[in-house]
Parts: sequence; C-alpha cells; structure tokens
Amino acid sequence: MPGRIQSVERAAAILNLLASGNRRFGVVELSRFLDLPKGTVHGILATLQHIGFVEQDRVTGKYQLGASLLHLGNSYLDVNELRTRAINWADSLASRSREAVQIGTQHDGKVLIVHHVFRPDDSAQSLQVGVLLPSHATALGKVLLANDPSRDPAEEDWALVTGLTITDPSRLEIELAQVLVAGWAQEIGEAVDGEAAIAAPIRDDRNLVVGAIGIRGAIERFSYDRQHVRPELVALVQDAARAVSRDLGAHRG
Amino acid sequence: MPGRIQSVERAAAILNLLASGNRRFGVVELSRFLDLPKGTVHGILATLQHIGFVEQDRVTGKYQLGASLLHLGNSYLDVNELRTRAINWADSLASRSREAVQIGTQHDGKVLIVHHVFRPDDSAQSLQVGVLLPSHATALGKVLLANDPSRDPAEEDWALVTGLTITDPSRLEIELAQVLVAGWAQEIGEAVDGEAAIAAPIRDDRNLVVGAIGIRGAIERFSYDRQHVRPELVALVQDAARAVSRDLGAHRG
DNA sequence: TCCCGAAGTTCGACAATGTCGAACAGCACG
DNA sequence: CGTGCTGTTCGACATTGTCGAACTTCGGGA
Repeated sequence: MPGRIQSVERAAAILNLLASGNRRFGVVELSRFLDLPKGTVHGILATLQHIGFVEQDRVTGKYQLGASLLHLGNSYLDVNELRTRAINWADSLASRSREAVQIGTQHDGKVLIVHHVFRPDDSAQSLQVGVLLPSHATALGKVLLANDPSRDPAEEDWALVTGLTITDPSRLEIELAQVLVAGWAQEIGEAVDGEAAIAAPIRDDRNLVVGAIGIRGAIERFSYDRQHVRPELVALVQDAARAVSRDLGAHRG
Repeated sequence: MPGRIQSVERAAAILNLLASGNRRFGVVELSRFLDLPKGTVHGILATLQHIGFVEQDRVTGKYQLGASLLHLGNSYLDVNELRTRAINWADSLASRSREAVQIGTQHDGKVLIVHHVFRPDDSAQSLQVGVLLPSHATALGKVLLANDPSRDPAEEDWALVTGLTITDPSRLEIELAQVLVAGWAQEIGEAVDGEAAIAAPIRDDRNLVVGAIGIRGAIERFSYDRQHVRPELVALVQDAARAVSRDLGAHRG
C-alpha cells in the first residue's frame, strides 16, 4: 500500500503540537486537537516516550518534547550544506560589520535560522539557531519571499509583530518587488523594537535562492534617518552573500 | 493491542542512523542496517520526508535529516526546566569566572549539552548546545556518572578521546568515587587538548541529580601544575550549582 | 467524608493498515 | 550495449494499529 504511513504522520502531528506552545499537554487535550480517541494518542505518546522524543512530567502526567530531539536537531546542522559552506563567510561578515550575523532558510512560510554569529565584543546576546521567525517582518524573510516563485501572495495574512511591522499585503508586495530588483532587503524596527537588519540572497548551483544571510543590530548603528540603512553595510552583506553563493556553485552574480 | 507502535519505532531508528554520521544515506544502506526490506524503508522515508524530518538529495537520491528537526530541537529547549532555571545563574557564573559555562544532562550514557554561555570577551568559540559528549572524558559527565545509581560500571567501555583520557575502568571508578564525596569533578586535557573543566551536580526537588553545570577553558587559567585546579574556580562552580538546585526546589545543600 | 468528574491508563476484537518481496525504471560503469 | 547498482512502484496478505469501553487514580466541592 503506497502512500503515507498513518501512525508516523500522527506522531509528527503530536510533536508539532507539543512544539507549538512552550508548555506541557495532556492526553485528552492532544486527542481533542487531533480529533483522535485518547487511547490512540496514548499509544503513540508511549512509543514516542520510549524513543526519547517526548517526556512525561512524573507528577502531572502531562507530556512535553524530549531530549533526543535536541540532539537530532543539532545533527541536522552538520549535514546542512548551506550552513556548512556559509560558516566561514559569516564569521568574516561579523568581524567586518561588527554586527551579529544570521543565516536563514525558508521553512513552512517562515524563516528558520540555521546559523548565528554573535556580535563581536558583546556577550549579552541570546542564541537564535533553530528559531522560526516571521517572514514579512524580517530582512531575511523578505529576501526569501521575494525570490520564492511558488508562493501565493493572496493567501497569507501578516501579523503585527511590533508597531512598525508591515501588515498591509499590497504594501508588502511593493516592497518585495523592490527587494527582488535591488537584490537585498532591509528592515527597521519591524521585528524587534530598536533593531534593524539587512539581508541578501544565497543561490545554489541552479541559481535558485536557497537561503539568505544578513546582519542585525541597533537602529542607531544601521541608519541615520530611520528610513535608509548605511550603504557600506549593504555592500558588506551583498559581498558575503555572493561569496557563499559562489561556494555553493552559483554561476552568475 | 498495547505496546510500542512498530512503524514509529522504525522511523526513529532511521532518524538515529541518519544522525549518526554526518553524511547522506541510501535506501538500501538503511535497509541493510535495520534488516528490513527496502520497500518498507522507502515507505517510511517518504513519510518522514513529507513531514520534513528528512530531506532527499535531488541528484543522488540519498537521504539526510530535515529542517523540521532543528525547530523541534530548539522548541525542546523552551520546555526544559533545568535549562530555564539555570540560564540566569549560568550568565552570572560566566562573568564571575570569566570562562565558558556549560549545562548538561545525562542522555543515552553521554552528556547532552542543553545550555552554553560563551566566555566573556572572546568570540571565537563554537556553540555546543545539542552536542553529545562522552561522559568519562568530561567534568560534566563525571559528575553525572558518579551520581547515577542505576548504571552498571562493568558494562561500558571507555574510548580514548585525547592522550590523557581515562580509559581504565578501575581508575575511572576510583575517580568517580572521589567525585561523589567531594561534590565536584575536574578534567584536565581529557576531552580537548589544552582545555580543562570543572563541574558540580544540580539536584531537583527530590534531591536527585538531574544535571550538571560547569566551566571550561584553557588549562593555563585553570591549573598551575596540570594536576589540581584552582580552588576559587571550584567554589564558583559549586555556588552556581547550589543556586540552581535551590531554584529547582532541592532542600539540602 | 463522600461523590463526582476528569485525568491517564489498560485491554481485546476487528479490520484497516503497514509490510513484504517481486517487478520496474533510471543511471553509471565497463 | 549489457550488467550491476541505485531508488521507486505495486498488489496481496495478515500483521498491526486503531478504536472505544472499562479501569484507576486524583482532587475539588458539597
């Protein structure tokens, strides 16, 4: 019988639910979400627990994600070609720009951060690898959206992240069109209050955009008028993006 | 039918295999490892690919881990109580000791790093969250082994990591006994050439050891004679461990 | 103190489900 | 142009997971 394996898909649905709120879930709660008998859900949970993908709180009986997933996620980083190739250039971009560097891929309509270099000379930063960020509010996301031919612009609805986030679809489309021709994107205070970012696309050997690299930091260092970012920084990001693309086998630009 | 769900366990076995070498695996290769028909393996892989847990190289047809796992692993960190409670104390330990801080849990006989604070004023460090380290060669691991009542000392065989790694079981047992009474462990050049580490146990509300916190850095800063570490550093680590334990609800020191 | 409700867990019958292995298709090498 | 690898498809079979009712445990009200 060809097709998807039901129990594996259900197990994945449970894991995704568990990942969706940072809290523990009960059996009946999960069974309501998935519209499945609680006996069935319990059986899957018992299996997932046995393999370490979920853990059960010994006092409340509720379930949460398990430690094995942390190691699996980390192992993914080792085989991610984009990240492997980009690491060296990311370090260099960080030291030249003196800002934090992020590398992201499109995942599920959002931006998945696969690499993060801290800003030099500043250790009070939190690590972002593995985080999913909203596409429309980040420079990385705008680059990925603008270069994604297979998306449906009408479909999504964009949530407000900060007061400055672009939520109007038509205004976003205009900006994405500009990003596409310019070859880079900016973002000023749209994702985090007081922070700005710049990003440029990374292309593979078929010249398809497979990711984006960018820098992020305080608005004051990125922009003098809170409208336009400093061209020197844009040039640094574009140089890094081109260098990574070349490493991945891209031919043009 | 109570018990484990076969297909889910098989899917997990495939994921673990894929995580075990940083390379791509073919269908037949996996089917040989698991002793399953390749049709079966292919069906599971197709499902795992559909849910984003594995990805297929479009040119070679081989499989590797998928990006969804990175996000799931990161989500695990949000619900990990040990990590949540320990973060603040870890930052403080890092700034007091001026060394990199690690927090680890026992997982599969090894040490799983769940949190990592970079050494202040030094940005050339690689992130370790999600990494599995050998127990017998690290200070964190020694603390966890010494406090694990359910392990079988005879069973394991300890691999050489550096020239200084302890591989003799009886010598290791003696050291673990000392760790247990002293309440902390050291490690000098046994995991990484030129690096030393100190760790102490973290206890939960039942006074069981659920993790360990420690610092790691260049041997020269940790020890003057390459035999004993500086007592001031040990005191800092023990203070931090006690503080985290108190946060977790532990009663006695 | 008792009862009720809601939680997590167990269990067995049923049939839907995943498994198996042979056959197919595509590629690289000789 | 065959030969030996891949990864993939397919259908029959019976193993396997699913379902839902019954059990147990816990905690809050009455």
